Amino acid sequence: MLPLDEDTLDRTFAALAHPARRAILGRLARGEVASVSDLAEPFDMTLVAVSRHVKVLEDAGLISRTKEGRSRWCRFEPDVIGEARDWIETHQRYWSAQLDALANYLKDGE
Amino acid sequence: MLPLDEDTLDRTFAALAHPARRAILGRLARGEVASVSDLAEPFDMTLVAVSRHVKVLEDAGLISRTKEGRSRWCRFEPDVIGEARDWIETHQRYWSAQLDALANYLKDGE
DNA sequence: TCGATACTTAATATATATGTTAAGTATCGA
DNA sequence: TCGATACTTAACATATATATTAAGTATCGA
Repeated sequence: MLPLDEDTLDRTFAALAHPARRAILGRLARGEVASVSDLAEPFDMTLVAVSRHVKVLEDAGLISRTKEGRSRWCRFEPDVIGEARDWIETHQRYWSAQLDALANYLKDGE
Repeated sequence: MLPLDEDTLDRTFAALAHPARRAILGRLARGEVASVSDLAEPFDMTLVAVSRHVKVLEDAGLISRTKEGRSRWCRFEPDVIGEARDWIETHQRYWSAQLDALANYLKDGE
């Protein structure tokens, strides 16, 4: 499993906390490789604003960008979101284990 | 599956973006039912600050509180974090499907 | 080379987040 | 009833987030 360091989790969850960034990530997760302008098109927001949302996603490691001519092609990077999912799953497992322990306790108490 | 409305996801991911809140949630996910003072104890932070972190978690629906005498007992609520996990899993699945489609395309092109 | 394109960076405004201390409320226990 | 306990709310300071417009940089295409 990946390191799951706190700063990465901070940046990842913070990046996922904005609906525009989730929408952008959603497009890229479908396999699309899109320029910043492409990504900006559906939004009622300036290109500058979208460009910064894209940078937040990139800084979190959720996407990568490659410059080609005037365009920056953005693509989904699957590793980091897996870390966020791992964090959640781990804690859901703690919770399940606790429920199981409680069930056993109640059963033994019969 | 639950509704997955945008505002809930905003609040949930934002709540998970702070290390103190993840630590608090982690404790509660292990089955502990703790007062605000209990939760504040390990932190180098005032009780007021912790009290507000707890409120952020409660407003997101990640935990619940019941008042009993002077104490507020906090407990983990497992539903909302499942919504966050669902969002991530759905997008990971889109990505996997895209990879599969690419593999098929390459195979057919042989 | 020169104007259009696809951005990023700078400057700015405003809102939200995160912390503090001080003060308020409700409950307990003597 | 009165002081201690377990908070929350208010007031405040500061940092970060999110948006804007204006200006800068790099590249393309005629």
